Amino acid sequence: MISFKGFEPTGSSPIYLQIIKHIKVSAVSGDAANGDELPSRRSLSAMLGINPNTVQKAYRLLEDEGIISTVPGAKSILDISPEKLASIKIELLQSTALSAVKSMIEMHITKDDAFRVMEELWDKEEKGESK
Amino acid sequence: MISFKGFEPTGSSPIYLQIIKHIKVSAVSGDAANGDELPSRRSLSAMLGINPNTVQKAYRLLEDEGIISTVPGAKSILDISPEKLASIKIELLQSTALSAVKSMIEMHITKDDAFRVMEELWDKEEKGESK
DNA sequence: CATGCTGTATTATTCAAGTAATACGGTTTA
DNA sequence: TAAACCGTATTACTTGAATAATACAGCATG
Repeated sequence: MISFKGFEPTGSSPIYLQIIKHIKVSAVSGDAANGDELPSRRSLSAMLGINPNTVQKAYRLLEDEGIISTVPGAKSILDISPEKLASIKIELLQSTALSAVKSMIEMHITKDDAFRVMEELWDKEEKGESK
Repeated sequence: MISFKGFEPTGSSPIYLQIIKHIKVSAVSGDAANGDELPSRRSLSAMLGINPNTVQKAYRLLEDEGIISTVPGAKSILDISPEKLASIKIELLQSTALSAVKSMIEMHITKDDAFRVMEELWDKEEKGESK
């Protein structure tokens, strides 16, 4: 079962997008494996205190993307091809790393300076990661 | 005069935010210097084909932040303290670099892999920069 | 002085996105 | 069989943000 422990909708980002990202990150990071079950729409919505349709929206989009699979009468499961998994990894990277690079170049920052900053941020963040 | 040549509101991001960012980037990158004049609200709005109040909103927020200065009866000018300029630089970096780092750590990517990707993106982006 | 510019404030409108309410039909299981 | 779950579809509501319309007052310059 894909875990939503510690997951809680926060910030201004739409709940359904946070759910989608959580599942994508779980897959990419290896926290979830192919074939793992997802919570039912209703149970997850009850868990989060939101409307079932919000979860449904997330699951539907994930299914459209070919990331999860829903067999009628059974549970939804994680179901990604290796190629798709790789492309999601790239997509997640691009959505952040690429925009960071673009904006730093726009600011006329030298590559050396940029990477110095990035490395500092990395070390600081990694230290704060004690899940 | 701070240049808006080549500037055109694009994408889904609000126009007034794009104006704000353009001015901030101009300041940080060195394209604009302290004391440089900004286009009047009305002229810039005419230039962009938008409502003057949209420009006013951007200018007002910039003034609230202590980035520009408006003397009554004269033009608005760029007016930032060195400290403020440094803090904007950091702010712009954090808004992109930090979130990139966070998301890569979340994906369980190794630091080496991450920086390999970033470097690749950097070189590709820099090459495409022929302003 | 008068025309035309400036910045400012208040209010309205528009629009889209997110979320929720509700209902339908099917499957499992006790 | 009946209760409890499941996924799905349609529709409605709400809210907030972005932008625009309009009006007011001051300064500059011809």
